[in-house]
Amino acid sequence: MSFSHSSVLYGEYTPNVLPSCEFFPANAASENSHGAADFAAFDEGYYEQFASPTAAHGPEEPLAGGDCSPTADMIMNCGDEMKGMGVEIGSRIGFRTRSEVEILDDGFKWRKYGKKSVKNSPNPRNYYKCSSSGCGVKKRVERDRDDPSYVITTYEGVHNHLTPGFVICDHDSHCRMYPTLISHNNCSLF
DNA sequence: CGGTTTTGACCTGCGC
DNA sequence: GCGCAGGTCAAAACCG
Repeated sequence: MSFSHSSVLYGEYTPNVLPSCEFFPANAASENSHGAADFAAFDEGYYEQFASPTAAHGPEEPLAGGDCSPTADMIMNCGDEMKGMGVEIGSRIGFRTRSEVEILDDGFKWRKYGKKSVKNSPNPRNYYKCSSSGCGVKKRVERDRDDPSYVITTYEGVHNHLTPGFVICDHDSHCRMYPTLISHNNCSLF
């Protein structure tokens, strides 16, 4: 399996009681039971990979200080591992997150630059750019048209600066993000 | 005062 | 060429 440069990696992330995120790459035949296909149409024809909400998560209570999103950090800090999974750096990545709030704290600082109503959706789509100078990473945030309790966040680009979180991946490509300030190359395997 | 948000206008790509 | 939809810009307002 492989991803084209513009492919979209989809996952589903549900806030854990602990300040960490988990991502579970599934196989190509992974059944999408979360309605993710609705927003996977961004890049129809490309392979889609879904994470699972899985029972490994604890109670689904949002964190008091905001949730976290593993996506950008995964790409930035786990580049080699993601490549090993067939994901090219620079891919567009979408996450479907169960949350009451639309602004999830993924560790980066974002500046909103646009808002658009989307056809066939009652919910507007918000556009954000990374506030860090020289970093062109963008993200789009919108509520799932089918289930407004979910927020769909799509990241585009790779941060070129430090991230407050990092990811550790095991041999089964099971990645976990830790909210610790760490540099670009500090992704470890075990 | 500087950074962020809001929001209407503008640009671009695509289908007809 | 035209209309539509999605994405971006930029000025004004807002806020700490």
